[in-house]
Amino acid sequence: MSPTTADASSDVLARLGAALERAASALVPGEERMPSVAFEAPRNPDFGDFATNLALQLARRARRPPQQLAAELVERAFEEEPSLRELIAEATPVAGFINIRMAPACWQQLVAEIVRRGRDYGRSAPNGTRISLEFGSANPVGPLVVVQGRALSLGDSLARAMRFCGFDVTTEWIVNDEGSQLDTLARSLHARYRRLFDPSFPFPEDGYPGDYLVPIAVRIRDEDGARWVDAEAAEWMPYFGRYGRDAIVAEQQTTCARFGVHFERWQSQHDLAASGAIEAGIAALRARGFVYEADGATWVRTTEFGDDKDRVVIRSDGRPAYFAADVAYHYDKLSRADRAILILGPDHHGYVARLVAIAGAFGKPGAISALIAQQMTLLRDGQVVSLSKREGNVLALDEIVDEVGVDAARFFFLLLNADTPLTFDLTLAVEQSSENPVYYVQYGHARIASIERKAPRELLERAARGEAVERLTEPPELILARRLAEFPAIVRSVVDGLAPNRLARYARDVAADFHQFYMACTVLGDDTQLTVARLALAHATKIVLANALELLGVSAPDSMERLASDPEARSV
RNA sequence: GCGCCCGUAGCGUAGCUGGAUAACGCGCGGCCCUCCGAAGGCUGAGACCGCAGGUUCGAAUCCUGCCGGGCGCACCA
Repeated sequence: MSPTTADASSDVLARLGAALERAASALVPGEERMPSVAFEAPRNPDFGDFATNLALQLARRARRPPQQLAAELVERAFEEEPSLRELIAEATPVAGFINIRMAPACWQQLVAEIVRRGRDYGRSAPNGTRISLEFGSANPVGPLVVVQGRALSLGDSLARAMRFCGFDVTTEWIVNDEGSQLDTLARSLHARYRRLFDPSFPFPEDGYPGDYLVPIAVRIRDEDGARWVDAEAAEWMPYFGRYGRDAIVAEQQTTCARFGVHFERWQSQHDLAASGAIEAGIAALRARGFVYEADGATWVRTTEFGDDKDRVVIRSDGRPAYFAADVAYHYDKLSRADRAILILGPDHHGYVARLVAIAGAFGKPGAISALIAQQMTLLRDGQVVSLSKREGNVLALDEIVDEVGVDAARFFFLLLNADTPLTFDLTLAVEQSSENPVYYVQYGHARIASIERKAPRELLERAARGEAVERLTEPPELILARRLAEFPAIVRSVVDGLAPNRLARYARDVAADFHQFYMACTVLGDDTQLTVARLALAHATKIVLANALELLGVSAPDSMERLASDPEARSV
């Protein structure tokens, strides 16, 4: 069942719901609270636009057959609220359900409303809730890879959808620049640097393979010459670590920007630790009684909040454990946001419980939630592409974008639920790009733009005012209008369920309904009024498609020609 | 051993805050361009929703136990 409480129909449904509730309390007296009346869209269109199972729920208490009860509820509700008869075509009791079919006037008015509101259709006013959304974060030791592309797509779309729904969102990226991996980076970069002077200089066994450090090493040589060749490790280690981190973070930022993703905060873990946030976070937990000492270490009682085992924050050698950074960062996040959401890679799902527990320990249960972006498998020429970092044949996100383009990549990543492992067939995406679902949706948008280019300006203006919408009476027209009505509820469900894939599928549904309408109904015809009405419907569709694509981070082109040649040209 | 995720048509998936004939794409079989863009539309075949119990008027959906696949279980980051 898709959640189809449409904007235009919602006030109608609200009034009907209230009337049904009054009818129910009159027909089924009792102390117990009445179940609230919920409407849903039946999947079978024969059952109407909406249905409610109120009678089924009340049947037992009323000790009456649901079908009979449903019939009486309907009759009584219309007596309570006679004005509903104009906007509701039918309210029929069937098998205990009450099936409701809206009058065409309901959908016609919706089209006029969408056209008048324009790109604000579906948008909610600011609600004052602050959300911290962390995603994508990769260690600053190498280029972003495909898995991060998935997390970036998910996180960015969620951020867009949340803002559209009125949330105050801060997107954050944590730069994990503490610990041994930064040392490894420093040694790897230093080796690249030394090899510029002496090609036989050994590369560390546990160093980061791949050539991406070479240009950075060259830059250091250009700036400092041979200054670091004979330097002591204690001298060059911090320099190469910091230099490498900065250079790689800058590259990661470039990749994100190219991918259409913007972060408000790039939080260095090193800076966070230096600011005393770790001590502050632990102190807060201690004040609430969830910190204790054992075996020379300092622990947090995360088991109190559903974790498998308690976690060490300060190790017996006095250094903070990695978990301390989580405590610090989330203490910080929850001081400036009501809710913190993070999207993690598949290898981190073991951390979710302890992260969620932090919120509980801070006295804000439920304030932290985590979503796992499941793993991806890449296929090229029917072969699985190995993504092992060890072997150095990582496939950078930039390379994927080069191959298939940002639009196709993002849409592809978003089409599946985050929980579902994803197989991305690069060969298919490149060679048969015309069959990629993203083009189907974009084509719908381009088709409408094309119609509007051909339409007389005067008729477009009348359509933009929502004139003549009462001429929309054909089934394909009403089906499309009803689909457009779902948009606000779909965006809300994306936010509630942290599931941007619903938006991607919805966009496809809209495009499908439009293509069918387009085939069945000529927009630019001899009947001026009808043309105006259909232009209004087409324009409303264009608005919804543009909004949906925008929330997905995919472009909404007015013409497909340019796009078609683009990835082709680059892939050669 | 413990925990998390996944098991729905040949393939890939949606539906999972319980509802009426299980949906979409690809693939396979038929059709539709004197007509606003065929990157489109119409139509056919194809599923005992992993298995077995339970809760319910009603279960793909909730609970329990199995089976199969993936991943994680450090005073590492």
